[in-house]
Amino acid sequence: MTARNGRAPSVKEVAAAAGVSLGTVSNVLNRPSVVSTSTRERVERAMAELGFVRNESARQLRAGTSRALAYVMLDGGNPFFHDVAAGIESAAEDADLSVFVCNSGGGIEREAKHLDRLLQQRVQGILLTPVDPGAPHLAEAARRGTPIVLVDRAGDTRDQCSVAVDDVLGGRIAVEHLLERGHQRVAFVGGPESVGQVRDRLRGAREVWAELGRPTDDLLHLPTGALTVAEGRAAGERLAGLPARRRPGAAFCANDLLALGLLQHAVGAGVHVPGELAIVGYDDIDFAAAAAVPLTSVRQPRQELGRTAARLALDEATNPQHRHEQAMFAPALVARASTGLTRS
Amino acid sequence: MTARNGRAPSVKEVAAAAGVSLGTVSNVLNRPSVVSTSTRERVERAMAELGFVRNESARQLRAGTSRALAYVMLDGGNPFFHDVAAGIESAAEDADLSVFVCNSGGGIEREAKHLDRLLQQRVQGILLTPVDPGAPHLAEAARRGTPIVLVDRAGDTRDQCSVAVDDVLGGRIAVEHLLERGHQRVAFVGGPESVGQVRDRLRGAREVWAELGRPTDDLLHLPTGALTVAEGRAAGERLAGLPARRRPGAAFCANDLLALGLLQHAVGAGVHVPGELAIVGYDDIDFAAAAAVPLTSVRQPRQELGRTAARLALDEATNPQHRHEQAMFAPALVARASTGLTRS
DNA sequence: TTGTATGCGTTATCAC
DNA sequence: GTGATAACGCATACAA
Repeated sequence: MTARNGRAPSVKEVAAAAGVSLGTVSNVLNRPSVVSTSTRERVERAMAELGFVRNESARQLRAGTSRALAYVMLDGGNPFFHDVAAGIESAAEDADLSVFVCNSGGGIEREAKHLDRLLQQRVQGILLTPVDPGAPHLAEAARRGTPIVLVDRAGDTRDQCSVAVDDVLGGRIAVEHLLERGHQRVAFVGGPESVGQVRDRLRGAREVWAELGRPTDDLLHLPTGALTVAEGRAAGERLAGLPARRRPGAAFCANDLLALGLLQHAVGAGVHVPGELAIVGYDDIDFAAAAAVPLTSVRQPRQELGRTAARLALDEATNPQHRHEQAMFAPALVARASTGLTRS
Repeated sequence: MTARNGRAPSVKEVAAAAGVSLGTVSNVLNRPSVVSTSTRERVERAMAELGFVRNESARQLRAGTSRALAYVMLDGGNPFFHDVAAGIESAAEDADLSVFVCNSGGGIEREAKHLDRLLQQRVQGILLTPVDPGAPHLAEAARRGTPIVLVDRAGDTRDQCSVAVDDVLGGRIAVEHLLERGHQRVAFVGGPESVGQVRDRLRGAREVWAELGRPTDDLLHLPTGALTVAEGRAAGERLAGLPARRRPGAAFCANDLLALGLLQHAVGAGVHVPGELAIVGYDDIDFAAAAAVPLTSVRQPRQELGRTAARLALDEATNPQHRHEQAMFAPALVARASTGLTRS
């Protein structure tokens, strides 16, 4: 029976159809208990017949704030960020909020554009994994009053919330694991160093190496141009090209995508994993466990990261006594076949 | 200098600060050419100083429609859908629209909830890969006036837009490829059959099989409970358990996740791929090409699917002469090592 | 219990 | 070139 006159029916039309006033319809919507059963039923019937749908923009304009959160992820091609997003969504669902998921793809201008749009939407909070935590448009956006929470990156300053995982520690445990398994020469595969996560993981690796008095040259850095499978494959190529004497028997990759690429190259080239090359990835995305040779990886609490970020943003948005908080999680090593957990 | 009095400044406050009327500020925003340079600069300075940000809800209320599109995907854990989403986003970006990305996770009630929310948001159009194309809430939502486009599933009826890929054809070319490579016995791995995509791919496989007069029993159906890596692994287990005489030398999986799981099991069990077991996947997600044994897969034009869906929704939303359209793409086989493209 | 009036921030129409 | 004003749909304070 929906009257498709071109525009959706409003409370006013529902009121007319039900023979009540606009205010009563609004009451049915927002405080049903205050309306008598008979009129309420009449109104509800009218809403059903007209196909009434609340107009969220009007509610929002009236309320002054939206009922949405936003997440700007760094790389839509990396499942890690989708898992973080899932965590955010679960927290948002509990609070009955929508989530805008955006993807900067590592582009600073796309990030800025998304931020701008989200500010205009008056989202309750913006969670983002920044391209560059120091970029001016972040500080600028923060001054606009919308809570901004850094995800997977600790803020440089104490004047904003952030949730991160200790990447230096992650680098340490990855290398410690390889050392425990008796490896003498290790390659760190990852780049560019402009990415904070890469820098920190490398730093952790070097710290352990130095602390144990290993020769500096035995921790080789194989830089990559990006954190992708293709770059991992290319790194494998370069690794294979090294003279056997200098070639590391183990690789620690800055993320699982690189590790998967490296693994693919190894298998294709007939290099036995972990026998001739042990591999440790980072993030523990589902595809790491699903690889032909299941990947040892440094697990980050992906969903928890998202959930916590959402909670912090929400607190900042609604709690006047909010104190900025820098949450830091600890990564954990998940040992699998790629470093010799099982024979294969 | 941003005055953080708690609420964001409005055009009215900008007008006051610049010493002009509200209408002039609006003109600066929407038709700068009609404003004199000097006043425009004065207004712009005021906006910058106050940190003015347009309120999208107010614009939207005024305009009657939002500047957003939505995509409700079926399985957030499957990269295929994220690639579709990326296609949608690229089309949306061209039209200067935002995209809400939601995930039903295969749950009919979550899908319904998302639809409801999106209707309230007055999005320009809803693209979705339905849990069940025949579910009543879809028809219900369609009657609300918001364009709904089915993605990766052809509509049962002609009264709505849809974009899909010919899954029956996809099933055919997968099996034809295996037959060309000399396989006599093939397993179809996939389920549940309540999923239309699975049904159609299986049907295509059976069609070719019958047309070529192959013994029905030689096309074995290994049903799975879901389209996941874990289920693929489990199917591998069952496959390995078959007596050698009946065991197929090739498997066609209903999607790449299953294929990846199957591959993992094979490699772990020392089954040579493709020597002892050839594998064909479906979707050609990036991880298929990145597998240890690169997977042969049936490619769907994922991004194109998304882009087309977005275009159709937008046309339906804005063009009064809109005609519903059922776009159907053709899948293509991408042959790789898992069916013996290269020695390994 | 129900009805009336006001304002949220923006845009567009009309005088000036 | 600029300013006043109405309207979008809803929620609420207040009047009846």
